[in-house]
Amino acid sequence: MLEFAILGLLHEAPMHGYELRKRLHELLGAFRAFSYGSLYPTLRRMQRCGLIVEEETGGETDRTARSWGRRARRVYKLTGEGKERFAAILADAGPQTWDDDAFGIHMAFFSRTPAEVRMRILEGRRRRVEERREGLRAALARAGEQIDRYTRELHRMGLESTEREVRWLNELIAHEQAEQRERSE
Amino acid sequence: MLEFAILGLLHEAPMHGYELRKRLHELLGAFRAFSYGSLYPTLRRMQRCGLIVEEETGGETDRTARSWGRRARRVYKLTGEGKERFAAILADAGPQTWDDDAFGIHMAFFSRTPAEVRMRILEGRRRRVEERREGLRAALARAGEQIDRYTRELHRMGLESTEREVRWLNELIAHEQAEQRERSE
DNA sequence: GGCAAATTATATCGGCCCGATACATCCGGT
DNA sequence: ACCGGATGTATCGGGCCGATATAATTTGCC
Repeated sequence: MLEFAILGLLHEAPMHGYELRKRLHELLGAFRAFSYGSLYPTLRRMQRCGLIVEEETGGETDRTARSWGRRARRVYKLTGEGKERFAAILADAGPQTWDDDAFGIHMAFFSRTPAEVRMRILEGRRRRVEERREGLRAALARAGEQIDRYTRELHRMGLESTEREVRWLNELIAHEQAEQRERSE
Repeated sequence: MLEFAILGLLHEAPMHGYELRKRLHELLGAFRAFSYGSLYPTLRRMQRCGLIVEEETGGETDRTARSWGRRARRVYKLTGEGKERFAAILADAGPQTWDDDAFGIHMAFFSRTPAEVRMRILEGRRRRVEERREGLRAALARAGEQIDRYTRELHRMGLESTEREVRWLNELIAHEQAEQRERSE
């Protein structure tokens, strides 16, 4: 997931780790916060795999101006392979795209995602959330009254959240369909 | 976290891994699903640490009846140390207890948690969620109209969820306070 | 009675990610 | 002149996941 997000952000501009993390925060709105303990090793791995390369700025393009020498910053940029990889993930709508984390990140890049892939991700996510909702409904019904008060409260809250998310997804899907109809006119 | 949950469940009765996982599902209502890839290694580790021991049933107490010999089941039960550990975690209300996963699991054991610890966990969680909420509000305000439609939709949904959770927590806290007042009368 | 499918049951492996921790620099305020 | 807070990179141990393998037992069906 982190790899995917990094790939997406580096499409905007070359960046170093610290900046990447801030943009990551903005993009994902703190609903998902990657730590440096993931970020830096991931950057390393991606470099090793040839998805990104370290930019060798002689010093003149350094955004912070006053760049004289003391620069411990590693600025990374995408390689062709990195771009391909990003496009490949964007085109994917498999089951892994509907779990909590992955879904949010995929959605953050929806404007660059093909319309029919967006649709399949949205629908897959809805199915996934509906399953969770049914599980919670069953648990609440099964346990009835004799269940622990706090556990029931927890399940009630979970059920409400899933119900809201399904409604939200329905609206998004409807919007997508409307757009599709417009396009085909 | 898994360790905590296992400790809590084994207080009810000795159990083997598979059963433990089912009870885990019931308890957490699929808002959190631990995999076998976590469960079995954790069980091992806990045994190594002396928190649980493998029950050496000669065969007669095997719940499935018809137990003649072919039993590949490892039934675990708590040790004194295990019980102490559980009590220690129950009595804790530190920052780690307010992140998403931990909070839910702690709450699932609230009926065995001291009232003032419950209170501190609830309030800590509220503070945590409020922070997230403010982050999302800021992001939405900052970006205004020029932000990507999908990202905004994601943030909007996140904001709504955090607002609801804060309201929910307020109710729970009010309920706790009412109980506290009752008790002190 | 017999066979396939689902359930019960345990286990390992590679890999992602987190929290804690450690450094070092640069800038603004006092 | 100094200090705190942001900037910036990095590692380590550990928790958890998904995929995968294996095998016995139960259940459903013909």
